[in-house]
Amino acid sequence: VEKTKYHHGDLGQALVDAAYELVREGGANELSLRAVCRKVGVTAAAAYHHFADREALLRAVAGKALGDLAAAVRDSLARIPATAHRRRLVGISRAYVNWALDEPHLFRLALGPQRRYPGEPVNSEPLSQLTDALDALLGDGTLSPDHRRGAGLAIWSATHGVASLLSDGPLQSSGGRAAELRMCDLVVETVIRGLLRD
Amino acid sequence: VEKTKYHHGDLGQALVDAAYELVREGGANELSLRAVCRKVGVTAAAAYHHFADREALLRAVAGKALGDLAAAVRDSLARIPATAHRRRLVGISRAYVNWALDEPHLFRLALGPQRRYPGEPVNSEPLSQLTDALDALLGDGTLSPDHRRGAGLAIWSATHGVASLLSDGPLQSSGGRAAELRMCDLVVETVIRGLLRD
DNA sequence: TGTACATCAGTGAACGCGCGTTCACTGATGTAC
DNA sequence: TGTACATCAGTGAACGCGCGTTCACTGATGTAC
Repeated sequence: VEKTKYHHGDLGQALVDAAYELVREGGANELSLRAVCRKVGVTAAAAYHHFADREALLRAVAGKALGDLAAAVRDSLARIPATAHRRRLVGISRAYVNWALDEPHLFRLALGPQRRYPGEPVNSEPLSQLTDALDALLGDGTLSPDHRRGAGLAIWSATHGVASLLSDGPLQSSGGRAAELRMCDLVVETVIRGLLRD
Repeated sequence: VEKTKYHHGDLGQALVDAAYELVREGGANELSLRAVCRKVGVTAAAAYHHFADREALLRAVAGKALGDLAAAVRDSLARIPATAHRRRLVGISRAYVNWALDEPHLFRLALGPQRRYPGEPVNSEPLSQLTDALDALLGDGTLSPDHRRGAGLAIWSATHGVASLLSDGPLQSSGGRAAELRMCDLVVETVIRGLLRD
């Protein structure tokens, strides 16, 4: 993108990117529209050609953040054999927790208090990744059909719980990444054990 | 407390109470020192005789909120026979989730991003309630000692996860309280099953 | 291909706002004699 | 019991600030003829 242009080219995207970076560093609460525009090198009023207000920009950033979490999970799955169903399940949790620990502010924005409209397009990729992995476990007979129904929620809850407690919450900075991932494993293994065929 | 007094009596406590109520209604982000003082009927500057700054007041409110969660759990336990170990465990989760759903803003303040000093007095009552319940399960031979170590974290994570996802998060307003509590049960039952399994 | 003109995406100045915090002050309280 | 005085917990005014948003504007872009 050329610097000398009066018209920016894709200011909307540039604002989202800058805002994303600022949220990453300081959290959504500290995010000001003016700071974002300053960072992009543009007048504050210019933002209003692309977003209705500050909230709308924040919504866009939240969407991007959620997409990035999904991508992190996807990348991690790509490195685990498609047949290793159980390892894939654990891999999802680990990637989720890892991302939450790497990017606590983005994590809060994406999965904390929701800022969606009534008319809400939810990015359901994280959940569908889980769903697929569980269906695989079901398919090979490891997972009891009785437990399939609530399995997604159980694993998601447990994973989200460790992630929150460790990244931001009362268990913050609990002994380094290795220890944290061990906690993650421990929790998700317990849940999986509870889902297996008896 | 008399209204006509120049000196308030216990302004510190009154500020915490007012702030608590305002957070309850609007969340910690919207909380302003000035609004708290207005509510109490006192000049903004007066607050500085009791709290170093806005953050210090918020810390006090967070402490009170955490205490209230612990009390809710305690009350719920009081209504479940001391010998019904497993029901007591489920009861803890339900009370936790119920409180999170009743008071999403207070829940976020107490268990979301921590605002403690380096020199940190953590209220550990929620965790110790869990610990006691698990020890009971261990004592009567239901829970395998192998699983005792990670059991607290597993249940706390799962419980905290459902609570967050439902109260504030992407699963917000998922079909009414009864359905939400069923989800809670489902999740925690899965974890318990995983803890009991050999 | 060249020109007129509508549209679009910026500018820059201004608005009003409520906020956190500070300061010198004063009224009330309680203690020592 | 009464009074002097230090201490404490308020007041009220002021500070500087950055913010979100609006407005009339203007420079650049692209399309119709």
